[in-house]
Amino acid sequence: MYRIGELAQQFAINQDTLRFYEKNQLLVAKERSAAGYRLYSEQDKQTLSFILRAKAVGFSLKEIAELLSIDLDKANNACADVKTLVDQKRQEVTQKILELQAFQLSLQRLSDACCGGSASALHCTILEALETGCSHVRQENHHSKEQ
Amino acid sequence: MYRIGELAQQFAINQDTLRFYEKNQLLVAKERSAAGYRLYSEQDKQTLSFILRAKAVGFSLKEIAELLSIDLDKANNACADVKTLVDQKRQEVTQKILELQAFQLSLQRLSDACCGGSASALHCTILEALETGCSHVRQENHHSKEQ
DNA sequence: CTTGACCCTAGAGTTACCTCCAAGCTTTAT
DNA sequence: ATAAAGCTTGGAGGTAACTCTAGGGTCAAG
Repeated sequence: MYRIGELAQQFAINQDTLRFYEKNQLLVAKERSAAGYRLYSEQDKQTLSFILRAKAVGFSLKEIAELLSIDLDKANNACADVKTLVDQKRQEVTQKILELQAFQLSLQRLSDACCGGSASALHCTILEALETGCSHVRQENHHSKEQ
Repeated sequence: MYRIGELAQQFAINQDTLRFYEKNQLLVAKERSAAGYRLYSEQDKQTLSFILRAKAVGFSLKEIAELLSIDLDKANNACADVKTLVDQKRQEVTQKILELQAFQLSLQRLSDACCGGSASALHCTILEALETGCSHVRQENHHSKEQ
């Protein structure tokens, strides 16, 4: 069992962030000490790890909550529903990876083209590299996700 | 030359977003019509495409502005500086891709393990899949980037 | 020559995600 | 037994990235 300060430190985040996550039902400490201190289990630690990883790869807290809710009321979710939701997220992730790889390639190209010396960057523009190199990246899907 | 409405429509974004980008020096229309209407060139369109792509893969507007500024005052940037900045971004992107791939694997595992039928999801929890499958994902670096 | 679609600016409002503050208990070390 | 460090709550404040509103010009069609 970890107290809020310990857990926050382990993940290098703010205690307030953990309280915020609790308020928003992302990570609720199931136990409290006699004095009312939050007590986090190993399971909570895993959940937090998941939340932070999902956040790092661009999911909103709302989406993460949705994924976590599968676990919370698992008995009420039909397996097919779960699979559908997960597969949908999986496709989003695949898409993100493709976009990142295209972006990666652009930056690579730019870096390669760059002299790396101390001369002026006249021929080192991001846009030049991107214009020529990345026209194969589809132009739809520019409305980044939801909103 | 495109007017603001045309460009916004082409990229499925809000006109206000374009004005916002201008106010924040991300995309400034170089020309204006006699009446003061913003006129965007093909070059501007490329830039917008870049902005949206970079945003989609998780860069903040501030970071994007930094990358774009290389182009804007290119004569004042030493090539080495450019290369350093770009290579740094490239590493961030590589890191993001690795994280996404780990996440992807977790979801894949979850999907595979899921029966896909109409039974209850008792054995279909995200966390179960993640707990067992992804302990190899490093636990530092959970402080998502800057702030 | 007016109607409706389009554009302008300045500034206020919104959402997501924290982050901080005040006032007050609890626990631990001296 | 008292000070420091840690925890509690409720609520305010902050930043990023939009998004909307008000009040007003512009332009093409009928």
